[in-house]
Amino acid sequence: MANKKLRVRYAPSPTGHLHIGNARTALFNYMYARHNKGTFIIRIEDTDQKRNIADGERSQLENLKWLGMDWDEGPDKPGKYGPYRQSERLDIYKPLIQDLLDRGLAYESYKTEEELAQDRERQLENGETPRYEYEFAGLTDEQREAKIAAAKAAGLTPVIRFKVPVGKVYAWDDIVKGNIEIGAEQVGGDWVIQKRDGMPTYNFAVVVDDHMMEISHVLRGDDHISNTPKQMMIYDAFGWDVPRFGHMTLIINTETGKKLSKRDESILQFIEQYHELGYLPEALLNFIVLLGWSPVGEEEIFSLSEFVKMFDEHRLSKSPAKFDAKKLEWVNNQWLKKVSTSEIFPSILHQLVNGGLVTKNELTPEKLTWLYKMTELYKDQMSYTNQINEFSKDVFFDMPVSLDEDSKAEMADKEGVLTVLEAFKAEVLKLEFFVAATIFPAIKAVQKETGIKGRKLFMPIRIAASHEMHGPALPEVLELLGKDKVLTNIEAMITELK
RNA sequence: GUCCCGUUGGUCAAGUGGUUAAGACAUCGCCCUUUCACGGCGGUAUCACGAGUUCGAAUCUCGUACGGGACACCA
Repeated sequence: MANKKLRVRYAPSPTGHLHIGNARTALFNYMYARHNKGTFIIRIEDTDQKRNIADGERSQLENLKWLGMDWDEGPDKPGKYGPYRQSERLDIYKPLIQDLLDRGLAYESYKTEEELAQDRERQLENGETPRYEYEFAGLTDEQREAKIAAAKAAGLTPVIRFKVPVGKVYAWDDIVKGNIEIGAEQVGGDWVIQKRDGMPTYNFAVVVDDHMMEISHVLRGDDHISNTPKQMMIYDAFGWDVPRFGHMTLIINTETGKKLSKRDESILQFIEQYHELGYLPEALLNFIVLLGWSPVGEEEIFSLSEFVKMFDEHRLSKSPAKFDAKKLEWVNNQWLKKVSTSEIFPSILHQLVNGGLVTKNELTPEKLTWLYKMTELYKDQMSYTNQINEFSKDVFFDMPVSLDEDSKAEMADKEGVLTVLEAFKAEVLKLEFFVAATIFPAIKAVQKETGIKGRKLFMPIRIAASHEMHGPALPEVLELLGKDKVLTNIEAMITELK
């Protein structure tokens, strides 16, 4: 049932490039919105000035677009709920925080980070749960005022903490996990809503923004479950309606068993890295969606628009999934086979140039045609376009001078090999056009002439011409190698064997 | 340590009280084939454990174990 008012957002912080986990969150929100003809919003959560990196926002948005997503409102697409960067919304947060202060629901806190760290250390030593201990506990009003005055005199700027209600239980019906209940005492004490630098904290700003932007559903990683009660406190404090929450499982690193973290390097973490290796956006997204969500039938290869059509938030998995790079390769291979050569050709060229197999200067129309044909030979077996380099290098670009042991063994029958090569050479010399369609009959003519067939026929020609035992279909390989090179190599081999 | 969530083959997973427990990746075998791949066919392999509820439990309840997440002036 379509909900016309469904508004969801993806709210990245510009602290780096687009991570697989974040891309997944974005994707699910996108599908949720589009499936329900709702609105998809991008909001930049940049309240941590220390962690923001230059270009982070641009990179995030570019990668989202590359994956095929678009949005209705965002920093680059102002709507009536803007601005869409938290750093530009300070005027909105300030009065609300003041209001909380005025109503006694929040207070200024002077406890320093050093003191907090000490508290924490002591609590952990005693086997207690780390938490903020109320700094004015047991103090009379006068004593409290004196303590505050002393802190101010010492030049301390306070943070503002929200007073956690005592004894309340926060419960919600989670879209993916069902009923969840967390007690107020579980959040670790009065928590900071405004940092010393005047910036609101995430747990405060996210509530204000989600409310002001009329976000109806919040789909996010389940690492946010324990933030949810804090956020509900703020909704309560202002008397705002709480959106529907859905907490999706995290992606786990197969190596470490932990959630994918930007820091661990055992696996490629960023969308850009896959882009660079020559994964198709369709494939990457296809794979990511299948991690934690499943379609109804048995089919697994789908486009974004097909996913949008089928999306059903009830099919979101409750348990974490490991990232299986092998399956990703398979999915990408499926897509490489599915799309046309011309669609992947730019990527192939990019890889060949980067891999040093061709230079931009040599890309004449003739060379491009040749490379295009070569691409077609390898298209169906590549997992990602970067593999064009390893697949094609030895045969077409950097032919080994001498044969490896297996090839030599294959050529052990000198007499037979010579018979084939000399017959083939004669056939080739007769050819007016040296293309696969004429080469294959030439090989067949050799077979007829010499009575040698099968492996004994094809291998000598392949090895003599390409110095390799393996490769795509022989006639095509020979065509691309070109008549001159094929003849030169065959003659050289004949000489060598004699 | 405390709280929250989870647990179907090596991996992703379908499944909502009665199924021979789908399918996919990986793996192994066979076929196709001049080779490598691609493709086709087939095999191995799964309900964490223990109690209950029930005529019947992968499915419901409780406990245990294990895994993950959170516990910041990060988001």
